[in-house]
Amino acid sequence: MSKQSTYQQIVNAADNLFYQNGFEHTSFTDISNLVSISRGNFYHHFKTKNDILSAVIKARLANTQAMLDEWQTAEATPEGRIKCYIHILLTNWDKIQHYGCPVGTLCTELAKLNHASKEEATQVFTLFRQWLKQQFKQLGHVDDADQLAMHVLAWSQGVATISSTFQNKEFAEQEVQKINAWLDKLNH
Amino acid sequence: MSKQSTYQQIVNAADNLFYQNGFEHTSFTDISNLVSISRGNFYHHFKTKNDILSAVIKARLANTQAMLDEWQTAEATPEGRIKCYIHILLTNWDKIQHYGCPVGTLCTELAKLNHASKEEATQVFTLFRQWLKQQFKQLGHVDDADQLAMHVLAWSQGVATISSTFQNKEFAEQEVQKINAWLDKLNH
DNA sequence: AAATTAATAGGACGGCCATCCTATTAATAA
DNA sequence: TTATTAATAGGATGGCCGTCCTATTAATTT
Repeated sequence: MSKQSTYQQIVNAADNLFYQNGFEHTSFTDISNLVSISRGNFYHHFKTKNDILSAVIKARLANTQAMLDEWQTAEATPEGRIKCYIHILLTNWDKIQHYGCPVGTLCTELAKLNHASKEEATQVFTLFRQWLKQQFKQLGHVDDADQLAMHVLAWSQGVATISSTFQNKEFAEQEVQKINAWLDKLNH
Repeated sequence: MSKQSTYQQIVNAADNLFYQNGFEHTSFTDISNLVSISRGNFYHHFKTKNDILSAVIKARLANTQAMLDEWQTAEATPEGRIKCYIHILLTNWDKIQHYGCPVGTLCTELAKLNHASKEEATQVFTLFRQWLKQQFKQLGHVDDADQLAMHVLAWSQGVATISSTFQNKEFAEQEVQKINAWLDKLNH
């Protein structure tokens, strides 16, 4: 693995810190400490904190799209693809347990801050929403594809928040089973 | 309506500001401006910001308990009571639309801040959880009462987050219908 | 009425933060 | 090789924040 550019290192560090400690609670000092560069050097790459946030969101959008594309080719059926989405709750459990859903928690924080980038952050949700909608359409649920996509989105949000708050992995596993059964039943 | 004590005014103002703008984003100046008292006077009532947070959480616990008690007497059946809980999503839609679920968003924020009061905040969820569990037990679901309570909790969290993020009341209404149908079916 | 306590006001302090500025070094282009 | 640009370092600035301190006024008690 070759060394990343300073720019990429900053974005990665900010990405993790925003996720783990929140956007507002993360300072320039925190990021520069993690990347081991000086605070002054920072401003050669990003003019403002909001610029970093935008870069982080753009990176998340790209990563999300890449993941969806991968699922699209790796899984033969729409059911299988939707189950990939459902399963990330357990795959990323260690992080979700501590910090919740990276998409939902950022959207919620930016909404409360009334931050200029809040719509930008929502785009990550939109990516999942449209992709899920497409899968449900392919399953023949043409009329309510979007509603079903939103349902799955809300399901994962709720389970992430509650199982994280109560530190309860068992509940997350039970809910994954439930939603998988629901999905199977949907396609009888 | 008689005038509230300064103490109560501070707690109420802090409660609203913590909900609307987040705990960290709310400053002493914000609160004292809203209550129209000086910053100095503040410290006669609360020594630290954490003390205010604790007082706000205690107030929320009391208000929640009062609401649950009211439902308990107002509604004759456990189904009716659970539907009261489900319905607050629509009752409080105007606020949820802008600021999400007051319980979930505070728990999430305090978890990211690794704040000393995060467990205290979770207690509000626990109040709902145990109350819902009791209702499901009375419906005859003795073995999985807690799991069902958690399911309803997660449902409301997810719908609040997603419908708020997408500013979509219609989706919230659809989901309320769905969960009501699920509840009816559960009791065949 | 006098003494004591509660409530309020507002300035002061030290810390952290985002941002800016300038100087120095490394890399690249001419 | 020289000129120019990119990258880095670190101090300076001004603002806000939580907290503290002291003085003044209102309320209560003796």
